[in-house]
Order: sequence, then C-alpha cells, then structure tokens
Amino acid sequence: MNNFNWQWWQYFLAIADQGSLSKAASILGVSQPTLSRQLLAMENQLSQTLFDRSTQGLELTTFGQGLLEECRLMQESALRLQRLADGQSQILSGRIRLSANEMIALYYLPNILPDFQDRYPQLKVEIEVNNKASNLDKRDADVAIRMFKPVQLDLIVKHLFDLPLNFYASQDYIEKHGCPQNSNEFLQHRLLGYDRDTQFEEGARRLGWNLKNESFMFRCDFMPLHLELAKQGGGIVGTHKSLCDRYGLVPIDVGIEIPPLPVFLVCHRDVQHNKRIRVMMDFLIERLEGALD
Amino acid sequence: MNNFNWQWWQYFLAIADQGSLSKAASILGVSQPTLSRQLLAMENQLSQTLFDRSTQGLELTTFGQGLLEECRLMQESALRLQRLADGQSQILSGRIRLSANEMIALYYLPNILPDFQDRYPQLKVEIEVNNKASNLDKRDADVAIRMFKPVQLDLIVKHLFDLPLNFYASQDYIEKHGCPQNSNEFLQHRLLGYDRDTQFEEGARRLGWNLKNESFMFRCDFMPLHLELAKQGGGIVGTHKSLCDRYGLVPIDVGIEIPPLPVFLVCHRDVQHNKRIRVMMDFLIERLEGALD
DNA sequence: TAATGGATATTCAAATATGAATAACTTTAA
DNA sequence: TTAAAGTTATTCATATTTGAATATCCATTA
Repeated sequence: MNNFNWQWWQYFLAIADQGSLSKAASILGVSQPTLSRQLLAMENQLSQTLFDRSTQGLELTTFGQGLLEECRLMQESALRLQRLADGQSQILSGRIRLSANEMIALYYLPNILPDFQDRYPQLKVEIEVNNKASNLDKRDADVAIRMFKPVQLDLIVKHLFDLPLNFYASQDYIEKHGCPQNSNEFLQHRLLGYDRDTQFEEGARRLGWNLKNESFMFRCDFMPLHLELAKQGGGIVGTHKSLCDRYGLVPIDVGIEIPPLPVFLVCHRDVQHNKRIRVMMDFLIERLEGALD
Repeated sequence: MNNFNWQWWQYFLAIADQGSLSKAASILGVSQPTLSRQLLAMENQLSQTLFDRSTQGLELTTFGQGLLEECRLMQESALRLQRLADGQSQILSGRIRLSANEMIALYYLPNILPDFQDRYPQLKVEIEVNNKASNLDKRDADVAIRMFKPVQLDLIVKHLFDLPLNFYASQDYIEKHGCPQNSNEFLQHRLLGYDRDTQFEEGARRLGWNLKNESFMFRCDFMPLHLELAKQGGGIVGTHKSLCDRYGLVPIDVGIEIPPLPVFLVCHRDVQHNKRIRVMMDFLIERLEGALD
C-alpha cells in the first residue's frame, strides 16, 4: 500500500530548492544521472510531471508546487530527528562546527583553539566565519558565538561576558590629525564605519545619535579591515577594548560611552547533551574570556 | 552535511511498529536480510543502538524511543504528501478501495458493483469489509460508506439517504410464538442482539430504553447472521426495512419507532478530486439508493 | 557567426545492494 | 525431550543501481 519511498521526497525537495539536477545531485551526494532517473521514476509512479525541464534547469509545475509546502514540513521532521539522534551522541570523535563572526574568529579563537585540538585530537573542528546568524536548526553549525541574544525558544543560550568597546586611533593618526576633545570635533574626524551592516546604526540610534552609515568616510562591513586601517593611521575605529594594545591603538575619550557588547554561546536544545558539543562549549566557557588579554 | 537518508526513518518506523524485521520487511516490500543490514547501517551511522534484538523480535532502546514520536510526525507528512499527490490523479486505471460494513457489502453492493466494473473496466475495485471505521488518513480505503457522520475536519462527507429500520420476524416464527402486541410482550420474545458492538445499546439509551446487550438471548456482532437466523425463524431482528421482502420477513409493530439509519459517503479532502475516487463516489451517489429495492 | 558554459538525457561497464538459502538461536507445543 | 515455528544474522550468486563519459540542447558571449 504505502509503496512510496520517503527518499524520493528528499530528492524532490533538493531539486526544487536547487532548481537544477546537477546542483541537487551534488548536495545529495549522488550523480546527476542517478537523480535524473530517480525523478523520472517518481513522476512515473505519480503519473504526473513534477518539474518542467529546460536547458536552464528545472522548474516546479503547479502540481509540484502543491506538494512543496508539506514537503518542507517533512524536512523539518527529518532535521529534528537528526538533531535528536545526534544529540545523544557520546562519541568524542568526528567533526564539530563552530560559527563565529570575523572578529571572534580572527582575534580570539586562534589563541585558544590549538589547546582544544591538543585536548581532543580526535575531533575535527570546522569554523564557519559569518556575520549572519547561521542556522542551528539545519545544523549549519553545532555551536555559535553570537553578539546578540537569540529569541528562538529551542536554543540553549549562555551569556559568557561583555566586551568593553571604545573608540581608538593610532598614535600616528593622533599626531597628524589631533585628538578630538568633544563629540562635535569627533564627528569631523575620519571615522571608519559600516556599509550594509546596520547594527552600529541601530546601536547609535538607541543612544540618541543620528549616525547613519552614510556619514562615514570609509565604509566596509568586514571589521578586521577597520582595525588594520586604524593601525595604519587610517582613522578612528570603534572596537574592542581588548584589542587596542595589540594594535598599538590609543583610546579616544570624548565623553561617549559605547555600551559593551554581550557575548553569548548558543546551541540547539536537541543537541545540548551531545558530548562533542558539550566539550566545545565547556572549553569556550572556560577559555574564551581569558583570550581577551 | 545532511547525509541521512529519509528512507531510513521509514524503515525505522516500520520496524518499531511491527516489532520484527520479518514483518516490517514484508510490509515495506523488501527482504528481511536487506532490512537487517539497512538497520545495522543506520545504527552504525548514529553510533547508537536503536533496537535490542532477540529471537522474539526487536524492541526499541530508550534511545530509539526518543525518536519515535517525531518519526510519526514525519510519517504524517509523508502520508499527506502521498494523498496530495494522488489527489490530483486523473487516471482512470489502477485500484480503488472502498470501505463498507457487512450489511452494505453483502446486501447492497453486489447489486450494483458489476455495473461499475462494466463502466470502468480498467479500475480494480477492492472492498474492505469492516465494522470499524477504516483509516482514511492512512488510505486504508479511498472511499468509505459510513452509518455515522465523521467529525474529522479533513474529510469530505455527503449524506446519501436514511435507511428505515424496523423489527422483523419470519412468518414461521410468528405462527409459532405469536406476534407481540406491545412493548412488554416484545421484550419477552427471542430478540437477536449484539455482542461487543455498543451502537445498538447507545441508540436504545437515547430512546429512553434500558436495553443492555446482556438482555438478548442470542448475541453476535456479525449482522448478516441475525438476518439469516431471523429468516430461519430464530427470532426477532431489528434491521433495514428494505431487506424484509427478500428474506420473507414480516414487520412487527409494537409502537416502537426505530430512528432511521443515516448513510454517509466519505473521502479524504486531499483526494476528493482524484478521478478514480470521483467516479466511484458519483456512482454510489447515483446507484446506492436504488439498490434498496 | 562561432565558441562557450551550463543544463538534462542516454549509454554501458562496474560497483553495489539485493534476496534465496541457510545457520543459529529461543520459545512454545506435543 | 523433541519437534515446530518463530526470530535475526550471514553467505554468495544475481540483479539492480550507479556514475563516468558522452550526446544533445539552448542561452549567452566574444
């Protein structure tokens, strides 16, 4: 009776999402001809066409569209099952994926991760460096370091500490352009700002400032570049207090207090008891704060 | 990343439900060794045991139990997908499953089904004869004839007609035992009643009677037997008015009016536009009432 | 116009998964 | 105690599925 292979729905969804047999096949870990034939078999059994083919790829028919939504629900179950299963794993080998933004990845993790690998040599560590919050539901990452508190209910969140922030410039810069003495002077200086990232804008608005991204002379969302620029005397950067010494930067005090940046450690509730994930989180709890020397 | 085959969950659920590789394999349409190996591969990938084996079969480990519930949700999606897909089918060949109780199956369907098969020779008709309501969610049947109005929201229900009921006995019986003239006399007679089926009991209670199953002299849930017994002069039967002529039964009027039995035609909302199902329902709407000659 | 790149479908040798048969075991029934 | 009937695991020849290579098509670009 129930002769429909669930794997077919998995195939169907991958093809629909990718819009191409080749891409879907590569993600699914099968070859394009295999996927082509499986899809044909599926359509054959349904006596219905799921996708319109072209040399540009595949597009859902209206029939196929009618199945997509429920298929996504099925995928959610599948993902949840995988999390539930993996969540029980007490194996200390395999891979663990950590998500962090560029600043954490570049300035804090290198100090401590070698120790982790010494302690757990069987564990392969994969770091996803990304300003976007990666999807813990889909296990794009196992553990994430976030600078904001996630609201999603099925996530386990631990507040680690707060990163003090301030404005800094190099000694060179100050000698050349002088040190601003108040906020009006400050705004006339070469401020290193953001491009599409609105986090800073929003922070400023909460402090009652009208500081648009457009007001900055130099704009870039890749924060490490701000630091390097500031180091070369390129301008004033708002960044972590713990980094100024390393970069030979001096604080600029114009009576503006930047609220410190909270740091959270996050994992999915379903996998919180996974041993690999547990040891990674414990390690980060133990060592990350100390990495801010 | 997402290297888990959805088919494995299908296997997992079937094994959990059947409690045996052999049974599950037969249902899934694979061989027992195949299923045994697939399960092993699955457990291997999870590095966890899903079932404890014995020569009696397989039993879920606590780990496996933790996955069962979500797996059932996944199955619901799979079943819904299949209904949605099948629901669009405009093919007039294949099988169609009809669910009916014993009375309908035995006394009304034989009159009309041959015409259906003449009209749609490509369609194989399967009849599930069952007093229980078969599961339209799981497609145990495509179309069901029910004597009660289903409450489930995702079912399409059409009220066909009402079957008049009355009490009957054979001429022989009446000559031998006399015809009861009032309800007190009536209750002293040989009434043919039910065993575990409480539908009649409940109907009687709604009419203000205290008529327990235990009060009957002869008890059986298989209604056609009641009719045959009554025909042989075995007692008084409460049954369809339309059957009394065929069986040479005469009505017994003791001032008790049995409310007529409503007849509903039911299919799942998801498959209501399926052509096979459509023609079967149209046929039954057209012909079933006439079968009550 | 011709070349390129990206797409699906087909071919065919090779790897893989399958199932009949069987082994090994346990419970139940005789 | 033995036989029967049920279970899962293993073996091995077979059948199926797979993927590299290829054909073919179409849009884009030089």
